[in-house]
Amino acid sequence: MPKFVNDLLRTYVTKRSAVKKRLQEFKHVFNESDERLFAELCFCICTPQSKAKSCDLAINALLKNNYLFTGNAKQIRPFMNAVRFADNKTSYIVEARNFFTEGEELTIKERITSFSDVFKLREWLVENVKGFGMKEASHFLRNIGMGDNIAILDRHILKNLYEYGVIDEVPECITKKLYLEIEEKMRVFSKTIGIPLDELDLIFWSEETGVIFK
DNA sequence: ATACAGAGGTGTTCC
DNA sequence: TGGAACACCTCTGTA
Repeated sequence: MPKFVNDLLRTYVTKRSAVKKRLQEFKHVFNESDERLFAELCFCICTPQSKAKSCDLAINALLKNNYLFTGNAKQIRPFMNAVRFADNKTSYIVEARNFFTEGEELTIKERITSFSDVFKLREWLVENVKGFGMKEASHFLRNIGMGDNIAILDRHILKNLYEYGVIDEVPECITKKLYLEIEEKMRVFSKTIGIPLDELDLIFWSEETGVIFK
């Protein structure tokens, strides 16, 4: 069923302040510790085809017992039961920890800030973090407050873009090239209707899931 | 109770 | 070499 921009703008009026508040919280994450950033990275490794809430619970449990930073795959795995593809994602978490550890220290912020723009940074994340494609790399960047000018093209967002006529169809599979094309279309759409890209994502997502989460 | 759709996709392989 | 096809794999909510 097609949707109308007027309804979207009406929704925006009611949700705008909550959305802006949530985005501000994401901005603050970047000023926190490397451990906090790593926890967010692991959350994003977990989310594909899984429930965001289940992933959040799993990561919080792993933070509480410190296994996220010190546990091996065998120790981490039991906390991932509610996460889909748990064996794979457990491996990805351990690999990511190794990748971002220099000596005994996690160094994420330092390596992230060395990039001139967010698009190059995203490319680098896609190439170096197993479990990160374009969507999850974007998700991570948004969740640490760097998502101003990028789109998180998951099934909900694509469905909405289709329903608002921004794209002609919801693609079966999405290549990097197609991702960038659709992202640009969403960017133009957001500018046209006057809802910032990052706010539009949260509006769409909350429309589909009923909540503003992460 | 049993069935079934849906969960913020990505890695690997093969051509 | 860019891109299809397939593998990964299980919990949860709803009818």
